[in-house]
Amino acid sequence: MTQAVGIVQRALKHVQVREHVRLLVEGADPGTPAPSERELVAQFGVARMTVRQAMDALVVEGLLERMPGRGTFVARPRRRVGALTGYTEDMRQRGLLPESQTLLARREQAGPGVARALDISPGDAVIHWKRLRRGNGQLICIEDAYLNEVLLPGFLQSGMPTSLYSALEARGLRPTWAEDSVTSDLATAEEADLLDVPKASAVLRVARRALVDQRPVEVSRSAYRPDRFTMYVQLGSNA
Amino acid sequence: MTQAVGIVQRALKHVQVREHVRLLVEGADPGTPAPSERELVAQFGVARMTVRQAMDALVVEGLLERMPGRGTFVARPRRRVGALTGYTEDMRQRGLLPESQTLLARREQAGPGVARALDISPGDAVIHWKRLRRGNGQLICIEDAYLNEVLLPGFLQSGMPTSLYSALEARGLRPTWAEDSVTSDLATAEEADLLDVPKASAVLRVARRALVDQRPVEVSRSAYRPDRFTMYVQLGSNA
DNA sequence: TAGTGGTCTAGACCACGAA
DNA sequence: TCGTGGTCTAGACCACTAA
Repeated sequence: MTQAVGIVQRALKHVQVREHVRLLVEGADPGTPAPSERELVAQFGVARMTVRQAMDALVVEGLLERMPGRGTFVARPRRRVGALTGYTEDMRQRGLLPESQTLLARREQAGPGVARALDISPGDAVIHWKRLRRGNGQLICIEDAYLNEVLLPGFLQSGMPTSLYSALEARGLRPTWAEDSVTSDLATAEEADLLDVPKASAVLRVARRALVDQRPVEVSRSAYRPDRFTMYVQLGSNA
Repeated sequence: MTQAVGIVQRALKHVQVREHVRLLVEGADPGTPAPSERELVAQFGVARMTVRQAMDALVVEGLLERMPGRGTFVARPRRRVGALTGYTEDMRQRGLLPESQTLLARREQAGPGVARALDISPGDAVIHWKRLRRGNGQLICIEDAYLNEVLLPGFLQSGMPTSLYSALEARGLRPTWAEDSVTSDLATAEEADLLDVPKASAVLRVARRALVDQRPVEVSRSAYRPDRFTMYVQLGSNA
């Protein structure tokens, strides 16, 4: 690349060192030693503080791990904290075959609660999609979702997909983050019927509000059979 | 505290500076200026790199924000993704006064399940701590925790704290991440009695396994009153 | 122009781990 | 013992912001 020289930033030394090391260790097995700090000092003709600045960034990033007295090594990949998936992906991660049966799919006018959650005005068009969901053929949950129709023109006409999140992704609207509210409750008569559980059974209720950047795309309420579904949450940042 | 000098670590300068600044800015409104780096250099008689190391930590932590050419300021709180807190902090974040009543606190031998979760051998010593927990005086949950006794010598004798996580933090054992399993169930007779709910009420069950780096410190099972407690989970990338 | 953070130097001593 | 990362010094020049 010889073009665009004018745009190229002056190459900061710690960035040079950082990217050099990144190329060296990226994809390497956890435990592989990285060059020692003093090696890099010699190699780049730079002060040790500069090398440390470069390595610090990679450590914070989670790529490297320091072991005092021993050296610096490729870290084992960090656990993903709070991956954001929909039901379909969640089931697949559990090794179950996801299935869905649409109970209702239509255009509606948003009520006040849904409007607030979607950050639109009451009466604006929303897509209401209610499904009975299975894993390996067994009833797992009822999901009742509302989508912002403005963001999804022609969604209902395009034939409903199995995975909402895949469909959103295809439109560049894959949620980037979400808030779940989780609680417990007794099943309603309708829920008990649909989920095929005795009346007065406990269900796990999850209300989700999913956003793309700052724009709410989906709000949903799900009722899970607790005997067949446990929600896993990973918390924390490091390690 | 003049005792236990032998245990006190040599006070690292960058830690001194960091904690000094933390006290200055903690709780301050976003945008409040922090002391400039050169001010701190003069005040503590240390090199600027040392001050930068201290400030770097607070920036990574999300407490401060640098603005080149202008200064360093209190950052607006980041959207916390999956913050890892114990009950006490959780209640405080909700604006409720946390209270606890110890139902049981004793040394026990680990059963097979607890041993596996804590990554110790069955029969090894654990601290079993069962509490009834309130928020603003109202019954919220029953928490049944097991701690690895080896990591917490003299814990039971030192007088039980209100906040387990604060106590762990004071010993350098603040959990860095945790796995929660969340489900729904009907209350047992004992739970219904303790939580003062009708029999056959639904409760929210949360099983937690909390680790410091790779070492499990705490495993617990909690049963929440769903009418007074909703669990909030934030998922996905930052923002 | 004065002050800020961003980068960088060329050393130093320490505690720790492995041989 | 030797090499590692952890800490620390006492400066320096730069680009940027605000007065």
